[in-house]
Amino acid sequence: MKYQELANKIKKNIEEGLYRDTEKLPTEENLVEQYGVSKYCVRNAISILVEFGLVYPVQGSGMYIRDSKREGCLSLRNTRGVTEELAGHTVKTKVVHLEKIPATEKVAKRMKCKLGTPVYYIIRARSVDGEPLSVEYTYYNQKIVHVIDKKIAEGSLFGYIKNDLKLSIGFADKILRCDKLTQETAELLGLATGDPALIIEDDAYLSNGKMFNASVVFYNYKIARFFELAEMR
Amino acid sequence: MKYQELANKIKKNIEEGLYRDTEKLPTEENLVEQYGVSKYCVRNAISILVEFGLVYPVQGSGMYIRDSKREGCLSLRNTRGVTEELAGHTVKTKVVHLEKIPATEKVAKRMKCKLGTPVYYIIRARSVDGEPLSVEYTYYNQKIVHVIDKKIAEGSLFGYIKNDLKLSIGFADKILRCDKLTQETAELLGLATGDPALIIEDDAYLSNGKMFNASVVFYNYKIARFFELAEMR
DNA sequence: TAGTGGTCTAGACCACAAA
DNA sequence: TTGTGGTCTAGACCACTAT
Repeated sequence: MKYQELANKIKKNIEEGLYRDTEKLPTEENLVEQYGVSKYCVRNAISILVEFGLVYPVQGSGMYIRDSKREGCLSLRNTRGVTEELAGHTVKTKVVHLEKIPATEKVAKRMKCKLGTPVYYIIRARSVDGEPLSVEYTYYNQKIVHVIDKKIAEGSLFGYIKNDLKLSIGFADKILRCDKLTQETAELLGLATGDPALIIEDDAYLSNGKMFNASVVFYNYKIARFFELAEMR
Repeated sequence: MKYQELANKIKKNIEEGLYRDTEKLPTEENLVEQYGVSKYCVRNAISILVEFGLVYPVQGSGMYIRDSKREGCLSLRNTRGVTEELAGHTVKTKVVHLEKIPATEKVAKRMKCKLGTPVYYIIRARSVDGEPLSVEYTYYNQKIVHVIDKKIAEGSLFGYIKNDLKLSIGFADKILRCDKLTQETAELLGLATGDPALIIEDDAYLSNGKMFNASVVFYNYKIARFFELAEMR
Protein backbone atom coordinates (compact mmCIF):
# COMPACT_ATOMS: atom_id res chain seq x y z
CA MET A 1 0.00 0.00 0.00
CA LYS A 2 1.38 3.30 -1.11
CA TYR A 3 -0.14 5.37 1.65
CA GLN A 4 1.21 3.15 4.41
CA GLU A 5 4.69 3.40 2.91
CA LEU A 6 4.35 7.14 2.57
CA ALA A 7 3.26 7.38 6.20
CA ASN A 8 6.39 5.50 7.22
CA LYS A 9 8.59 7.79 5.15
CA ILE A 10 7.07 10.93 6.61
CA LYS A 11 7.29 9.48 10.09
CA LYS A 12 10.97 8.79 9.54
CA ASN A 13 11.47 12.32 8.25
CA ILE A 14 9.84 13.73 11.36
CA GLU A 15 11.97 11.58 13.64
CA GLU A 16 15.09 12.65 11.79
CA GLY A 17 14.16 16.27 12.33
CA LEU A 18 13.69 17.12 8.68
CA TYR A 19 10.88 19.56 9.44
CA ARG A 20 12.40 20.98 12.62
CA ASP A 21 12.68 24.54 11.26
CA THR A 22 8.98 25.02 10.54
CA GLU A 23 7.52 22.32 12.80
CA LYS A 24 5.09 21.49 10.03
CA LEU A 25 4.82 19.08 7.13
CA PRO A 26 5.03 20.09 3.48
CA THR A 27 1.64 20.89 1.96
CA GLU A 28 -0.50 18.13 0.52
CA GLU A 29 0.12 19.47 -2.96
CA ASN A 30 3.82 19.41 -2.29
CA LEU A 31 3.74 15.82 -1.06
CA VAL A 32 1.68 14.80 -4.09
CA GLU A 33 4.40 16.15 -6.40
CA GLN A 34 7.33 15.05 -4.26
CA TYR A 35 6.25 11.41 -4.04
CA GLY A 36 4.34 11.17 -7.29
CA VAL A 37 1.17 9.88 -5.67
CA SER A 38 -2.42 11.07 -5.57
CA LYS A 39 -3.99 13.26 -2.95
CA TYR A 40 -5.84 10.19 -1.72
CA CYS A 41 -2.56 8.58 -0.72
CA VAL A 42 -1.18 11.71 0.87
CA ARG A 43 -4.30 12.26 2.97
CA ASN A 44 -4.44 8.61 4.00
CA ALA A 45 -0.80 8.68 4.99
CA ILE A 46 -1.22 11.84 7.03
CA SER A 47 -4.35 10.56 8.73
CA ILE A 48 -2.31 7.63 10.02
CA LEU A 49 0.11 10.09 11.57
CA VAL A 50 -2.75 12.11 13.04
CA GLU A 51 -4.23 9.00 14.58
CA PHE A 52 -0.84 8.12 15.97
CA GLY A 53 -0.58 11.58 17.49
CA LEU A 54 2.47 12.66 15.51
CA VAL A 55 0.87 15.64 13.80
CA TYR A 56 -2.32 17.69 14.05
CA PRO A 57 -4.16 19.49 11.27
CA VAL A 58 -5.08 23.16 11.19
CA GLN A 59 -7.40 23.77 8.28
CA GLY A 60 -6.21 26.53 6.06
CA SER A 61 -2.80 26.53 7.67
CA GLY A 62 -1.00 23.20 7.60
CA MET A 63 -0.12 19.96 9.35
CA TYR A 64 1.82 20.69 12.51
CA ILE A 65 4.17 18.39 14.32
CA ARG A 66 3.03 17.44 17.79
CA ASP A 67 5.36 16.64 20.65
CA SER A 68 3.97 14.13 23.08
CA LYS A 69 4.81 12.72 26.46
CA ARG A 70 4.64 9.09 25.52
CA GLU A 71 8.20 8.25 26.55
CA GLY A 72 8.32 5.57 29.19
CA CYS A 73 4.63 4.91 28.77
CA LEU A 74 2.80 1.89 27.48
CA SER A 75 0.21 2.43 24.80
CA LEU A 76 -3.39 1.41 25.30
CA ARG A 77 -3.90 1.04 21.58
CA ASN A 78 -0.73 -0.94 21.16
CA THR A 79 -1.03 -3.35 18.26
CA ARG A 80 1.89 -5.56 19.05
CA GLY A 81 1.86 -6.95 22.57
CA VAL A 82 3.94 -5.71 25.47
CA THR A 83 7.02 -7.74 24.62
CA GLU A 84 7.49 -5.94 21.33
CA GLU A 85 6.43 -2.56 22.62
CA LEU A 86 9.20 -2.57 25.20
CA ALA A 87 11.94 -3.52 22.75
CA GLY A 88 15.19 -2.08 24.04
CA HIS A 89 14.39 -3.07 27.59
CA THR A 90 14.98 -6.42 29.20
CA VAL A 91 11.54 -7.95 29.32
CA LYS A 92 11.27 -11.23 31.16
CA THR A 93 8.14 -13.31 31.17
CA LYS A 94 7.69 -16.04 33.73
CA VAL A 95 4.99 -18.58 33.10
CA VAL A 96 3.47 -19.17 36.53
CA HIS A 97 0.77 -21.51 35.35
CA LEU A 98 -0.32 -23.16 32.11
CA GLU A 99 -3.05 -25.69 31.60
CA LYS A 100 -5.62 -26.74 29.06
CA ILE A 101 -9.11 -26.97 30.50
CA PRO A 102 -12.67 -27.25 29.23
CA ALA A 103 -14.47 -23.93 29.52
CA THR A 104 -16.66 -23.65 32.59
CA GLU A 105 -19.91 -21.76 32.28
CA LYS A 106 -18.25 -18.57 33.45
CA VAL A 107 -15.28 -18.92 31.13
CA ALA A 108 -17.47 -19.86 28.18
CA LYS A 109 -19.49 -16.71 28.68
CA ARG A 110 -16.39 -14.57 28.95
CA MET A 111 -14.82 -16.16 25.86
CA LYS A 112 -18.06 -16.22 23.88
CA CYS A 113 -17.61 -19.91 23.19
CA LYS A 114 -19.53 -23.09 23.97
CA LEU A 115 -19.46 -24.75 27.35
CA GLY A 116 -16.65 -27.27 27.42
CA THR A 117 -14.63 -25.74 24.58
CA PRO A 118 -10.97 -26.41 25.34
CA VAL A 119 -9.14 -23.27 26.46
CA TYR A 120 -5.67 -22.55 27.71
CA TYR A 121 -5.54 -20.87 31.08
CA ILE A 122 -2.26 -19.10 31.63
CA ILE A 123 -0.79 -16.96 34.36
CA ARG A 124 2.25 -14.94 33.45
CA ALA A 125 4.39 -12.51 35.43
CA ARG A 126 6.35 -9.90 33.56
CA SER A 127 9.30 -7.83 34.62
CA VAL A 128 11.05 -4.98 32.86
CA ASP A 129 14.71 -4.35 33.57
CA GLY A 130 14.41 -6.50 36.65
CA GLU A 131 11.34 -4.76 38.07
CA PRO A 132 8.00 -6.60 38.27
CA LEU A 133 5.64 -4.92 35.83
CA SER A 134 2.52 -7.03 35.56
CA VAL A 135 0.69 -10.23 36.30
CA GLU A 136 -1.60 -11.54 33.61
CA TYR A 137 -4.46 -14.02 33.92
CA THR A 138 -5.45 -15.05 30.42
CA TYR A 139 -7.54 -17.51 28.43
CA TYR A 140 -6.97 -18.57 24.83
CA ASN A 141 -9.51 -20.49 22.79
CA GLN A 142 -7.75 -23.69 21.79
CA LYS A 143 -10.02 -24.12 18.78
CA ILE A 144 -8.30 -21.05 17.37
CA VAL A 145 -4.86 -21.16 18.95
CA HIS A 146 -4.22 -24.88 18.80
CA VAL A 147 -0.95 -25.20 20.62
CA ILE A 148 0.55 -23.20 23.45
CA ASP A 149 3.41 -24.60 25.48
CA LYS A 150 5.60 -23.05 28.15
CA LYS A 151 8.23 -22.03 25.64
CA ILE A 152 5.70 -20.16 23.51
CA ALA A 153 4.05 -18.54 26.51
CA GLU A 154 7.41 -17.21 27.62
CA GLY A 155 7.58 -15.13 24.46
CA SER A 156 5.08 -12.88 22.81
CA LEU A 157 1.81 -14.75 22.39
CA PHE A 158 0.42 -12.09 20.07
CA GLY A 159 3.59 -12.24 18.02
CA TYR A 160 3.29 -16.05 17.86
CA ILE A 161 -0.30 -15.80 16.70
CA LYS A 162 0.47 -13.23 14.02
CA ASN A 163 3.84 -14.36 12.76
CA ASP A 164 3.84 -18.11 13.25
CA LEU A 165 0.18 -19.02 13.02
CA LYS A 166 -0.43 -16.32 10.39
CA LEU A 167 -3.68 -15.32 12.03
CA SER A 168 -4.86 -11.79 11.55
CA ILE A 169 -5.58 -9.99 14.80
CA GLY A 170 -8.37 -7.47 14.35
CA PHE A 171 -9.34 -5.51 17.39
CA ALA A 172 -9.71 -5.52 21.14
CA ASP A 173 -12.03 -4.14 23.79
CA LYS A 174 -10.43 -2.93 26.98
CA ILE A 175 -11.79 -1.95 30.35
CA LEU A 176 -9.55 -0.04 32.72
CA ARG A 177 -10.00 0.19 36.42
CA CYS A 178 -8.16 0.22 39.67
CA ASP A 179 -8.38 -1.91 42.79
CA LYS A 180 -6.57 -3.30 45.79
CA LEU A 181 -4.25 -6.24 45.18
CA THR A 182 -5.05 -9.67 46.50
CA GLN A 183 -2.31 -11.53 48.32
CA GLU A 184 -1.55 -13.89 45.43
CA THR A 185 -1.11 -11.15 42.84
CA ALA A 186 0.70 -8.85 45.24
CA GLU A 187 3.31 -11.50 45.88
CA LEU A 188 3.94 -11.95 42.19
CA LEU A 189 4.38 -8.18 41.83
CA GLY A 190 6.59 -7.85 44.89
CA LEU A 191 4.02 -5.54 46.47
CA ALA A 192 1.88 -5.67 49.60
CA THR A 193 -1.66 -7.03 49.82
CA GLY A 194 -4.05 -4.10 49.49
CA ASP A 195 -1.63 -1.97 47.46
CA PRO A 196 -3.18 -0.29 44.41
CA ALA A 197 -3.18 -1.95 41.02
CA LEU A 198 -4.05 -0.64 37.60
CA ILE A 199 -6.16 -3.34 35.99
CA ILE A 200 -6.86 -3.85 32.32
CA GLU A 201 -9.40 -6.36 31.10
CA ASP A 202 -8.88 -7.21 27.50
CA ASP A 203 -11.05 -9.06 24.97
CA ALA A 204 -9.16 -9.72 21.75
CA TYR A 205 -10.67 -10.66 18.39
CA LEU A 206 -9.34 -11.88 15.06
CA SER A 207 -10.05 -9.84 11.95
CA ASN A 208 -12.93 -12.15 11.18
CA GLY A 209 -14.60 -11.14 14.43
CA LYS A 210 -13.92 -14.34 16.36
CA MET A 211 -12.81 -13.84 19.94
CA PHE A 212 -9.65 -15.75 20.72
CA ASN A 213 -8.42 -14.30 23.99
CA ALA A 214 -9.65 -12.79 27.24
CA SER A 215 -7.30 -11.51 29.86
CA VAL A 216 -7.03 -9.54 33.07
CA VAL A 217 -3.74 -7.83 33.71
CA PHE A 218 -2.65 -6.30 37.02
CA TYR A 219 0.03 -3.63 36.68
CA ASN A 220 2.57 -2.50 39.24
CA TYR A 221 1.38 0.97 40.24
CA LYS A 222 4.92 2.10 40.92
CA ILE A 223 6.10 1.84 37.35
CA ALA A 224 3.19 1.30 34.95
CA ARG A 225 2.06 4.34 33.00
CA PHE A 226 -0.20 4.39 29.98
CA PHE A 227 -0.43 6.94 27.26
CA GLU A 228 -3.52 7.84 25.28
CA LEU A 229 -4.57 10.46 22.78
CA ALA A 230 -7.98 11.98 22.19
CA GLU A 231 -9.02 13.76 19.03
CA MET A 232 -11.95 16.06 19.62
CA ARG A 233 -13.52 17.04 16.37
CA MET B 1 -20.70 17.16 5.75
CA LYS B 2 -22.50 14.35 4.02
CA TYR B 3 -20.40 11.57 5.45
CA GLN B 4 -20.90 12.71 9.04
CA GLU B 5 -24.65 12.81 8.49
CA LEU B 6 -24.57 9.41 6.87
CA ALA B 7 -22.59 8.05 9.81
CA ASN B 8 -25.26 9.34 12.17
CA LYS B 9 -28.01 7.76 10.09
CA ILE B 10 -26.30 4.39 9.99
CA LYS B 11 -25.56 4.61 13.70
CA LYS B 12 -29.21 5.29 14.37
CA ASN B 13 -30.18 2.35 12.17
CA ILE B 14 -27.87 0.08 14.13
CA GLU B 15 -29.26 1.26 17.44
CA GLU B 16 -32.78 0.72 16.22
CA GLY B 17 -31.91 -2.84 15.29
CA LEU B 18 -32.43 -2.44 11.57
CA TYR B 19 -29.63 -4.87 10.73
CA ARG B 20 -30.34 -7.31 13.54
CA ASP B 21 -31.11 -10.22 11.23
CA THR B 22 -27.76 -10.29 9.47
CA GLU B 23 -25.63 -8.43 12.02
CA LYS B 24 -23.97 -6.64 9.14
CA LEU B 25 -24.36 -3.39 7.24
CA PRO B 26 -25.56 -3.14 3.64
CA THR B 27 -22.72 -3.27 1.10
CA GLU B 28 -20.91 -0.09 0.13
CA GLU B 29 -22.49 -0.24 -3.30
CA ASN B 30 -25.87 -0.59 -1.69
CA LEU B 31 -25.33 2.41 0.57
CA VAL B 32 -24.10 4.45 -2.38
CA GLU B 33 -27.36 3.81 -4.20
CA GLN B 34 -29.57 4.01 -1.15
CA TYR B 35 -28.32 7.43 -0.03
CA GLY B 36 -27.33 8.82 -3.39
CA VAL B 37 -23.77 9.65 -2.34
CA SER B 38 -20.35 8.65 -3.57
CA LYS B 39 -18.24 5.80 -2.32
CA TYR B 40 -15.97 8.37 -0.67
CA CYS B 41 -18.83 9.43 1.62
CA VAL B 42 -19.87 5.90 2.40
CA ARG B 43 -16.35 4.83 3.31
CA ASN B 44 -15.77 7.95 5.40
CA ALA B 45 -19.03 7.40 7.24
CA ILE B 46 -18.24 3.78 7.94
CA SER B 47 -14.73 4.56 9.09
CA ILE B 48 -16.23 6.81 11.75
CA LEU B 49 -18.28 3.89 12.98
CA VAL B 50 -15.22 1.63 12.91
CA GLU B 51 -13.23 4.13 14.95
CA PHE B 52 -16.12 4.35 17.38
CA GLY B 53 -16.13 0.59 17.71
CA LEU B 54 -19.62 0.08 16.34
CA VAL B 55 -18.66 -2.11 13.39
CA TYR B 56 -15.61 -3.99 12.11
CA PRO B 57 -14.64 -4.69 8.54
CA VAL B 58 -13.93 -8.09 7.01
CA GLN B 59 -12.50 -7.62 3.58
CA GLY B 60 -14.35 -9.55 0.95
CA SER B 61 -17.21 -10.24 3.30
CA GLY B 62 -18.83 -7.17 4.84
CA MET B 63 -19.06 -4.71 7.69
CA TYR B 64 -20.15 -6.52 10.82
CA ILE B 65 -21.83 -5.04 13.83
CA ARG B 66 -19.80 -5.20 16.98
CA ASP B 67 -21.25 -5.47 20.45
CA SER B 68 -19.18 -3.83 23.11
CA LYS B 69 -19.05 -3.62 26.87
CA ARG B 70 -18.98 0.13 27.16
CA GLU B 71 -22.12 0.43 29.30
CA GLY B 72 -21.42 2.11 32.59
CA CYS B 73 -17.93 3.02 31.47
CA LEU B 74 -16.37 6.38 30.82
CA SER B 75 -14.59 6.85 27.54
CA LEU B 76 -10.94 7.83 27.41
CA ARG B 77 -11.39 9.41 24.01
CA ASN B 78 -14.49 11.26 25.09
CA THR B 79 -14.81 14.50 23.18
CA ARG B 80 -17.33 16.20 25.38
CA GLY B 81 -16.31 16.36 29.01
CA VAL B 82 -17.63 14.15 31.78
CA THR B 83 -20.74 16.23 32.47
CA GLU B 84 -22.14 15.58 29.03
CA GLU B 85 -20.91 12.01 28.82
CA LEU B 86 -22.93 11.06 31.86
CA ALA B 87 -26.16 12.64 30.67
CA GLY B 88 -29.01 10.72 32.19
CA HIS B 89 -27.29 10.53 35.55
CA THR B 90 -27.30 13.14 38.25
CA VAL B 91 -23.88 14.69 38.00
CA LYS B 92 -22.99 17.20 40.67
CA THR B 93 -19.88 19.29 40.55
CA LYS B 94 -18.66 21.06 43.66
CA VAL B 95 -16.08 23.78 43.23
CA VAL B 96 -13.73 23.26 46.12
CA HIS B 97 -11.30 25.98 45.13
CA LEU B 98 -11.02 28.63 42.44
CA GLU B 99 -8.38 31.31 42.11
CA LYS B 100 -6.50 33.23 39.47
CA ILE B 101 -2.75 33.15 39.97
CA PRO B 102 0.37 33.99 37.98
CA ALA B 103 2.02 30.82 36.69
CA THR B 104 4.92 29.65 38.83
CA GLU B 105 7.90 28.09 37.08
CA LYS B 106 6.44 24.64 37.54
CA VAL B 107 2.99 25.60 36.29
CA ALA B 108 4.38 27.56 33.35
CA LYS B 109 6.31 24.50 32.25
CA ARG B 110 3.28 22.27 32.61
CA MET B 111 1.06 24.72 30.73
CA LYS B 112 3.68 25.54 28.10
CA CYS B 113 3.24 29.24 28.80
CA LYS B 114 5.43 32.06 30.06
CA LEU B 115 6.32 32.51 33.71
CA GLY B 116 3.74 34.78 35.31
CA THR B 117 0.98 34.15 32.75
CA PRO B 118 -2.32 34.38 34.61
CA VAL B 119 -3.93 30.98 35.08
CA TYR B 120 -7.01 29.73 36.86
CA TYR B 121 -6.34 27.04 39.42
CA ILE B 122 -9.46 25.07 40.18
CA ILE B 123 -10.27 22.08 42.33
CA ARG B 124 -13.53 20.32 41.63
CA ALA B 125 -15.19 17.31 43.19
CA ARG B 126 -17.68 15.37 41.12
CA SER B 127 -20.35 12.94 42.18
CA VAL B 128 -22.64 10.75 40.11
CA ASP B 129 -26.02 9.76 41.49
CA GLY B 130 -24.81 10.80 44.93
CA GLU B 131 -21.57 8.81 44.85
CA PRO B 132 -18.21 10.63 44.78
CA LEU B 133 -16.64 9.95 41.38
CA SER B 134 -13.60 12.15 41.01
CA VAL B 135 -11.50 15.02 42.27
CA GLU B 136 -9.92 17.24 39.65
CA TYR B 137 -6.98 19.60 40.03
CA THR B 138 -6.87 21.77 36.94
CA TYR B 139 -5.24 24.83 35.40
CA TYR B 140 -6.68 26.99 32.61
CA ASN B 141 -4.66 29.58 30.72
CA GLN B 142 -6.47 32.86 31.34
CA LYS B 143 -5.02 34.35 28.14
CA ILE B 144 -7.19 31.83 26.28
CA VAL B 145 -10.10 31.28 28.65
CA HIS B 146 -10.57 34.80 29.90
CA VAL B 147 -13.26 34.39 32.51
CA ILE B 148 -14.08 31.50 34.81
CA ASP B 149 -16.25 32.03 37.85
CA LYS B 150 -17.75 29.62 40.33
CA LYS B 151 -20.99 29.36 38.39
CA ILE B 152 -19.18 28.41 35.20
CA ALA B 153 -16.89 25.95 36.98
CA GLU B 154 -19.91 24.18 38.42
CA GLY B 155 -20.99 23.26 34.91
CA SER B 156 -19.08 21.77 32.01
CA LEU B 157 -15.94 23.82 31.40
CA PHE B 158 -15.33 22.13 28.05
CA GLY B 159 -18.92 22.82 27.07
CA TYR B 160 -18.51 26.47 28.10
CA ILE B 161 -15.34 26.77 26.04
CA LYS B 162 -16.89 25.19 22.98
CA ASN B 163 -20.42 26.52 23.05
CA ASP B 164 -20.12 29.91 24.73
CA LEU B 165 -16.61 31.00 23.87
CA LYS B 166 -16.83 29.34 20.43
CA LEU B 167 -13.31 28.01 20.75
CA SER B 168 -12.43 24.86 18.86
CA ILE B 169 -11.00 22.12 21.04
CA GLY B 170 -8.53 20.01 19.09
CA PHE B 171 -6.91 17.18 20.95
CA ALA B 172 -5.59 15.98 24.28
CA ASP B 173 -2.73 13.91 25.64
CA LYS B 174 -3.50 11.66 28.54
CA ILE B 175 -1.37 9.69 30.95
CA LEU B 176 -2.99 7.01 33.05
CA ARG B 177 -1.61 5.62 36.23
CA CYS B 178 -2.56 4.43 39.64
CA ASP B 179 -1.44 5.44 43.12
CA LYS B 180 -2.36 5.68 46.77
CA LEU B 181 -4.62 8.54 47.77
CA THR B 182 -3.36 11.40 49.90
CA GLN B 183 -5.45 12.42 52.88
CA GLU B 184 -6.82 15.56 51.20
CA THR B 185 -8.03 13.82 48.06
CA ALA B 186 -9.26 10.77 49.95
CA GLU B 187 -11.52 12.95 52.09
CA LEU B 188 -13.05 14.56 49.02
CA LEU B 189 -13.74 11.11 47.59
CA GLY B 190 -15.08 9.71 50.83
CA LEU B 191 -12.31 7.10 50.84
CA ALA B 192 -9.44 6.30 53.17
CA THR B 193 -5.92 7.66 52.92
CA GLY B 194 -3.82 5.11 51.04
CA ASP B 195 -6.75 3.66 49.12
CA PRO B 196 -6.12 3.14 45.38
CA ALA B 197 -6.91 5.83 42.84
CA LEU B 198 -7.01 5.75 39.09
CA ILE B 199 -5.26 8.92 37.98
CA ILE B 200 -5.53 10.63 34.62
CA GLU B 201 -3.29 13.52 33.70
CA ASP B 202 -4.67 15.46 30.82
CA ASP B 203 -3.14 18.15 28.58
CA ALA B 204 -5.76 19.74 26.35
CA TYR B 205 -5.14 21.79 23.21
CA LEU B 206 -7.21 23.97 20.93
CA SER B 207 -7.43 23.10 17.25
CA ASN B 208 -4.75 25.66 16.55
CA GLY B 209 -2.33 23.71 18.75
CA LYS B 210 -2.35 26.05 21.73
CA MET B 211 -2.52 24.36 25.10
CA PHE B 212 -5.29 25.78 27.25
CA ASN B 213 -5.69 23.29 30.06
CA ALA B 214 -3.73 20.86 32.21
CA SER B 215 -5.38 18.69 34.78
CA VAL B 216 -4.91 15.76 37.11
CA VAL B 217 -8.00 13.79 37.99
CA PHE B 218 -8.27 11.22 40.77
CA TYR B 219 -11.06 8.69 40.28
CA ASN B 220 -12.90 6.69 42.88
CA TYR B 221 -11.66 3.13 42.37
CA LYS B 222 -14.95 1.69 43.52
CA ILE B 223 -17.00 3.06 40.67
CA ALA B 224 -14.76 4.47 37.91
CA ARG B 225 -14.34 2.30 34.85
CA PHE B 226 -12.94 3.32 31.51
CA PHE B 227 -13.53 1.82 28.14
CA GLU B 228 -11.09 1.76 25.25
CA LEU B 229 -10.83 0.14 21.85
CA ALA B 230 -7.77 -0.94 19.94
CA GLU B 231 -7.67 -1.54 16.21
CA MET B 232 -4.78 -3.79 15.23
CA ARG B 233 -4.15 -3.58 11.54
C1' DT C 1 -16.72 -17.35 -10.04
C1' DA C 2 -19.38 -13.75 -7.96
C1' DG C 3 -19.66 -10.61 -4.15
C1' DT C 4 -17.59 -7.22 -1.26
C1' DG C 5 -14.21 -4.33 0.90
C1' DG C 6 -9.57 -1.86 -0.13
C1' DT C 7 -6.48 1.03 -2.98
C1' DC C 8 -5.64 4.51 -6.28
C1' DT C 9 -6.22 8.32 -9.71
C1' DA C 10 -7.76 12.89 -11.60
C1' DG C 11 -10.13 16.74 -10.89
C1' DA C 12 -13.72 20.18 -9.02
C1' DC C 13 -15.02 22.95 -5.42
C1' DC C 14 -15.54 24.47 -0.36
C1' DA C 15 -13.85 26.40 4.26
C1' DC C 16 -10.67 28.42 6.90
C1' DA C 17 -6.09 30.99 8.06
C1' DA C 18 -2.86 34.38 7.40
C1' DA C 19 -0.96 38.17 5.14
C1' DT D 1 -6.29 37.49 -1.92
C1' DT D 2 -3.63 33.47 -1.69
C1' DG D 3 -2.39 29.28 0.40
C1' DT D 4 -3.77 25.13 2.49
C1' DG D 5 -6.58 21.57 4.35
C1' DG D 6 -11.45 19.35 3.81
C1' DT D 7 -15.31 17.48 1.03
C1' DC D 8 -17.13 15.23 -2.89
C1' DT D 9 -17.64 12.79 -7.42
C1' DA D 10 -16.85 9.15 -11.00
C1' DG D 11 -14.57 5.39 -12.23
C1' DA D 12 -10.74 1.73 -12.61
C1' DC D 13 -8.72 -2.03 -10.60
C1' DC D 14 -6.95 -5.10 -6.67
C1' DA D 15 -7.49 -8.50 -2.65
C1' DC D 16 -9.98 -11.33 -0.07
C1' DT D 17 -14.29 -14.31 1.14
C1' DA D 18 -17.53 -17.51 0.20
C1' DT D 19 -19.49 -20.88 -2.69
